[in-house]
Amino acid sequence: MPDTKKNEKKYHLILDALQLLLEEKKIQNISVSEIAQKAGIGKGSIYYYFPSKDAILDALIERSYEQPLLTAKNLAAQTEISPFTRMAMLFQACQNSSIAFIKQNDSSSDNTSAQDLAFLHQKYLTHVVSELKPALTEIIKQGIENGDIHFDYPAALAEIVLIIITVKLDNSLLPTTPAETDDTLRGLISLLEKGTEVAPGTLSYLSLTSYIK
Amino acid sequence: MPDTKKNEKKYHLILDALQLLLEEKKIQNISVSEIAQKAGIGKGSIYYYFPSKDAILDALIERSYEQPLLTAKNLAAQTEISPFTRMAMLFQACQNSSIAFIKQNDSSSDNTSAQDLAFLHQKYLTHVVSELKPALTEIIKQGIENGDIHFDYPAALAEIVLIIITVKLDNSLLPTTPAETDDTLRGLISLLEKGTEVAPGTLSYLSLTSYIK
DNA sequence: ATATTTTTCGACCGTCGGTCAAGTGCATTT
DNA sequence: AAATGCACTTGACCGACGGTCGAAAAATAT
Repeated sequence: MPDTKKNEKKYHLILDALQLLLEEKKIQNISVSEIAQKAGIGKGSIYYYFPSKDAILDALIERSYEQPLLTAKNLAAQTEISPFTRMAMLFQACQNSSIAFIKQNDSSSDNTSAQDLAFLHQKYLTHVVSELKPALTEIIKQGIENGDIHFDYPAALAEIVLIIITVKLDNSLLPTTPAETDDTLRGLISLLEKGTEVAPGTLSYLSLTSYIK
Repeated sequence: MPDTKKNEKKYHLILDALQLLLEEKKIQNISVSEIAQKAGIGKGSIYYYFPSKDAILDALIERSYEQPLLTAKNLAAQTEISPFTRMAMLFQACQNSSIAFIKQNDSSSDNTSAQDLAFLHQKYLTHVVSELKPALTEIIKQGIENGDIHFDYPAALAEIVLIIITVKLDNSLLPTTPAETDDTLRGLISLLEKGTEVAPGTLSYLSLTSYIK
């Protein structure tokens, strides 16, 4: 049973190795032996730290999200800052870690059927939405109480925004041109502003999100 | 090279076999030999009709969508029917084929990491959104011209609705309780009604979609 | 009847994810 | 100092899988 002592070293070594390999190959084409080799350890050791190959990927994605998740939770508590500012900060925090991590894949790997990336992207979607939803819901609720936002379903609103943002920014789930992505985001902003009765322009920071190339 | 003559017989036989197996197992646990056995043909023959295992799944999903897609395209042209009615019909058409096909998996298979289903679900999402978007956009555009809908981004609106509906109904992408799903859909309806300035209740048929258990 | 093409097939191959018994070093006990 | 126990490491090994192949059978043409 791995302790949380020096074992973390090897544990993260494995994660690092996978992350590196992910930059140049698809998961399906990365073998466990390969990960072991890159990490400089024996294949058997991998299974001392992880129960399966999938679990390594799970852990890597989870690790990639630790930081923005903490930020999100902190933001939810900062009631003195305007809800809109906090939302903007939250999305900002996400871009600096995880999304960059996803992006690497699309560009590098030869563009065979995007199918191979499905594992990665589904995990990504599931994670970001389910983990970020509570924090965003809280922020929205506070906005409603303040009278800044007018809407009856804060949790639903949070989920809708997260789903659209996530799906659209992860361009391999629904490959579109940058122009189309931009149109959808602008549409989302317009829909939100009209639907929640906030002043036009209040949510425009959302479209900045699309600039991550 | 398979002709499109009598070959279709075997071709569809293979697809049928996979569809049947999909009802009781996850794709990852279905071997090509198993498909062949179920179809009553030799394993080698599979590769006479399909280049790879993935291609079989692709073809099956595509086949599952032929019917609703036709319906959608027809609906887009039926300008004499109200846009709202046509939208309701469109979503109705989808439920009778593809969604049922997806649903089967979630219930039956033992709930190991949803990872295994990723292939299926990503394909599903990509397909339904990208194929249905043009038709739905067209319907919305007509609604805007009629003055029934007030919104500046018809394509974005179509995409947003499709993404949310698809992701939320495919409960294995973001597993939630039925109550939560319902809340999100109600929130979506409220957001749409307020955001597009249609009378409350006009879009309530969308939440019926969640009743497919 | 013969030649030619299309279709069928299962034995076979290389690879992969995962297991395991054997081993290595290190701290603690005796 | 020797023995014991324990956390950790390892690569040979296993069963299973996706995919290939050449040969045979079926269908078609001549």
